[in-house]
Amino acid sequence: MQSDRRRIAHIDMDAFYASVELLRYPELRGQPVVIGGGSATRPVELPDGTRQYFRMRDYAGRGVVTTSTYEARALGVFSAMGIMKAAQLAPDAILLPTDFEAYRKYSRMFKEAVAGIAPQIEDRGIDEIYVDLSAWHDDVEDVARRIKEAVHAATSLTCSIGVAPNKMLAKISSELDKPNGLTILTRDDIERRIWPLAARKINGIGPKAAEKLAALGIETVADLAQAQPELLRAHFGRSYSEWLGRVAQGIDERPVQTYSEPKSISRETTFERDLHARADRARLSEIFTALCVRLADDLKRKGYVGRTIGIKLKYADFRGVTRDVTLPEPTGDAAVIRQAAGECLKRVPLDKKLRLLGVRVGTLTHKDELATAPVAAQAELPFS
DNA sequence: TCTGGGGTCCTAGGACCC
DNA sequence: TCTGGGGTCCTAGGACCC
Repeated sequence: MQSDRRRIAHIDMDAFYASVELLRYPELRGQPVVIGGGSATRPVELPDGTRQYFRMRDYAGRGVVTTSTYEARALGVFSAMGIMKAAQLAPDAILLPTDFEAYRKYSRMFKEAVAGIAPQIEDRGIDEIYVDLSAWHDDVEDVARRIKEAVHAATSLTCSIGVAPNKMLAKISSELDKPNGLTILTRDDIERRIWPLAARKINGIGPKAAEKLAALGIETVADLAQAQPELLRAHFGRSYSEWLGRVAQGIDERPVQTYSEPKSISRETTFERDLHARADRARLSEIFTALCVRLADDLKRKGYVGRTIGIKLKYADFRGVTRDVTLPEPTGDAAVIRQAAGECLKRVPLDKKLRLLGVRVGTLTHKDELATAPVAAQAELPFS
């Protein structure tokens, strides 16, 4: 496939979690609604059949906004913002608990609806996918409209689609006309539609890189496209600077990957209040063990075992450290994970209060591919 | 009482091996 | 007797994404 002839769609569900909640609570449509609370923020069904909703101003805790409706965004409330901070901007907005089970269900429904039309799908998380439409002879706008209709028929939800010659441009395009948008972008549109955008809009340029670019006077994609390669090279290293140069020109050859094996599986939790390794030893130990048990459950359910056991912790000052250890044999056993993770924990300073603890298993293999232990192993031992 | 939880990829140094 | 040179594995940290 000649690379410029590719037709890649990026499909992004509109305000996904919030939109799923609005299906359940249709009377909230048109209001600022924020998703991200714990179970304490669940609406209360009153005897008269109405519901009493939790207001942002009544929230106390360490949660963050996972999604908000467009009405809430208009008040300045965005994903990843602390709920306490968001409550100052929108004290009367309604806060709902996150219900991942429901979102996963709708995620499956939307992906199946797309797969019914175009099966070359790359999963990019719960609410977005890439689809390779290169083989389609039909008009791509037509195909994209059919996909939108199929998604809506299956879920009652809207999505936004960008179609472009590669994934990076498709991803940006799907945002250009949100919500319920459809943008078809060709090479000839790059200068007019992509170059004026902030460099930060490119997937892979995050807050740190954007800040460094701004310090060099590079704000937009056009600035980046016209930057001297030597300047970028001097500030970002060879690999990343060359990538910056390519994406600014709209070049991205990554294929749509219809399958990938997981590399690691983890569980972590932020405590309701900061805990101290000594003063709160029993509580910490309890939480630590529970994380290992949940992780072992995840591994079992997904059919994996892993050799690298790691921990992650965050101190009250938000600095984080990780430690890991690689075992001779893979495991999926909670007690083995707990033991190895406990050894990792001993290698970390525990003089300050902690706010988060996590456990991870990496270097995964499929459980059923596990080689059986050699029967004669004992006979091979020297001096036995 | 700012700042979740689940991931991926990259870099870089040291160990170890041939 | 101015110190090769690859290759892989392990570990730690960090940027980034949804």
